[in-house]
Amino acid sequence: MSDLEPSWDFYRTFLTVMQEGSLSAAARQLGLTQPTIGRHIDALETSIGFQLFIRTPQGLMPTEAAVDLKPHAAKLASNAAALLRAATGHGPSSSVGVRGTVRISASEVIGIEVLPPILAALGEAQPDLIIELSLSDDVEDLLHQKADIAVRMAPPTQDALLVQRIGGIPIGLHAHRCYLEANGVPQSLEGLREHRFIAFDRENEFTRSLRKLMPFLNAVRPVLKADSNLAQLALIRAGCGIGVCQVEIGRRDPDLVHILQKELALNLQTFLVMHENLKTTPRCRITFDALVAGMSAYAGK
Amino acid sequence: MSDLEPSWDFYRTFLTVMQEGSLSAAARQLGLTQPTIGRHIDALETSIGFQLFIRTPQGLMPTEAAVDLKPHAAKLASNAAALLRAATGHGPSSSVGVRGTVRISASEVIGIEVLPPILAALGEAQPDLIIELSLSDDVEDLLHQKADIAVRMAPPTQDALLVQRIGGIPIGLHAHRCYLEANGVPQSLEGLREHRFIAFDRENEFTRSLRKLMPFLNAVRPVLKADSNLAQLALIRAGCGIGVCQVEIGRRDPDLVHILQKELALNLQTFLVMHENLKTTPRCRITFDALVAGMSAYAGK
DNA sequence: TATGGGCTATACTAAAATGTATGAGCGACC
DNA sequence: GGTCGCTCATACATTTTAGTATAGCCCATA
Repeated sequence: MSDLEPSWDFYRTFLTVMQEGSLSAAARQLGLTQPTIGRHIDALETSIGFQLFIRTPQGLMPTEAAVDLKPHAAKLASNAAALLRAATGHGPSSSVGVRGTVRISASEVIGIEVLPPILAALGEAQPDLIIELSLSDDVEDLLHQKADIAVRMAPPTQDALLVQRIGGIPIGLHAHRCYLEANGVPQSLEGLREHRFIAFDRENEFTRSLRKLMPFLNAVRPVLKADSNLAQLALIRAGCGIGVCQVEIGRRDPDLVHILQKELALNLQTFLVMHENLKTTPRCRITFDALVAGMSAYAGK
Repeated sequence: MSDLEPSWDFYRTFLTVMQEGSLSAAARQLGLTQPTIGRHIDALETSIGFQLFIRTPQGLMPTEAAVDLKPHAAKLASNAAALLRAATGHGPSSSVGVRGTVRISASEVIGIEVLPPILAALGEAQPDLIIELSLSDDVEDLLHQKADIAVRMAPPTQDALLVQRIGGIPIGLHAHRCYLEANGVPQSLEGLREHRFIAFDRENEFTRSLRKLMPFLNAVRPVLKADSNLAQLALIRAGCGIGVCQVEIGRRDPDLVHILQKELALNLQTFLVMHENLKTTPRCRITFDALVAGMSAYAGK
């Protein structure tokens, strides 16, 4: 093993190869060429003294060691991205407000149905502010600095985080007007059994708590399953059946009908979370405050 | 600003320049040359679009932006080191036991007076295990993965950490035999005022809790101050006066006398801490267990 | 069986990064 | 005042690295 520390760029190459699965794909991703990527991996393997990939004509197969090292490399990538994001806040400003990039993590539904108007107003007030939206349900975004601010539906467990409780976002059963005209409006929860129900594909924390609150759901035979809340919403809008979505989203769409309002009324607890380190960073603070205000107004309706 | 991501090596160069204070010093540190370092900084500045350093003939003066970016770069360096440490565990093994590098953070006194015999026995049993000792009182070592295992004198507040309480290490007042022969043995805490007392240079959490427990210490006029516990110990051993050290260390040295045993008996609470992620890593687990056993035996005496 | 598209590995060439040598400025010290 | 130490900046030669082109392998598909 060489005693020289390998180039940090090799770690980036290694991570990309792990993500893409082949030297050629990694080369495309990084804007380099396949021989270069191959040389980087060769150099890294020589440097650390053991093999990272088994070469096959179909691509590369990572060794056990490579799998172990991947999370470290991923953390490096997060750090590098965070550094670059922080750097965008220091350039020469073209106006009076804050500048720089803030990365927000949120669920798909929140990011697509709720945040856009809030972010539009924020962008109006802060023209030099760049917002990155990362839509996924990953919980560990903030820990690894994959995002600066996160919208969460569960209280965060980690400390050293600045947490602002937004309040409950009401959710309920919805269906398209046309669907109800064709299939009738259920008058009770038991009546749902006669309908096409849109449910979750995979179980997660949310669905489990939902089942605990509404045991009758176990009896409902779901005829449509979708993993993404966004897809569920699209299915509801397309008149495929009855499903669960945020009440406020239903109100905005004149074709959606909120059914069994009294029988099923739930609140989705919502939190805004930010690294404590960032609370003194103007662009993050301003974005955080704008999100608190916007989300609170949304939840209060 | 260029839209290409800068080389990660530039971040390493940037950090080294921040730490060393000049291009030339950073070049020596990294085994490169001063023009290369200068070009790296130039390229990084071009890439992010603003200046990081103001060049002066005495060296470089970091801009505010550079100060902001430094912690990000430091985190990058910690994680790169952690990756490299993890990599050492995968090479071809020359024997049956575990292999790889484990980095231990501890205070100077613990690291020099207590750990060596424990680590010697561990090294005997695990010849391929490489131990790195990082001796300082920094608290945030584990958070940034600057170490794998830490010996702490205060209960850690962060979660996601595996904590093992060791018990109290007794500490007490000590002096060299010769000093006591020349200056007499104090018969009470008040009598300490007549003696040369070795105290802490700067206040920290430990000294504050010490003062709270023993208010009379405020009245004692310290004639010798040292920031490092290790230096204090050396002063005690050299017969400079009376100071505080671990009872077990005093017992091992036939020339040290433990005075006012009944009047002053304190226990230093001790904890072993490790990242939860590492508990399944054999080399870390084995080292952790060896430290728990060794430290418990030490504290139990 | 033939063919197209995916992959890696290898020569060879072009570009980019590094090292060397040197100049110039500032401060400490004799 | 001169000299030595340190610093950064610049011009030039060299080495290193990346890109290009090509060959060989495997698999899917017509």
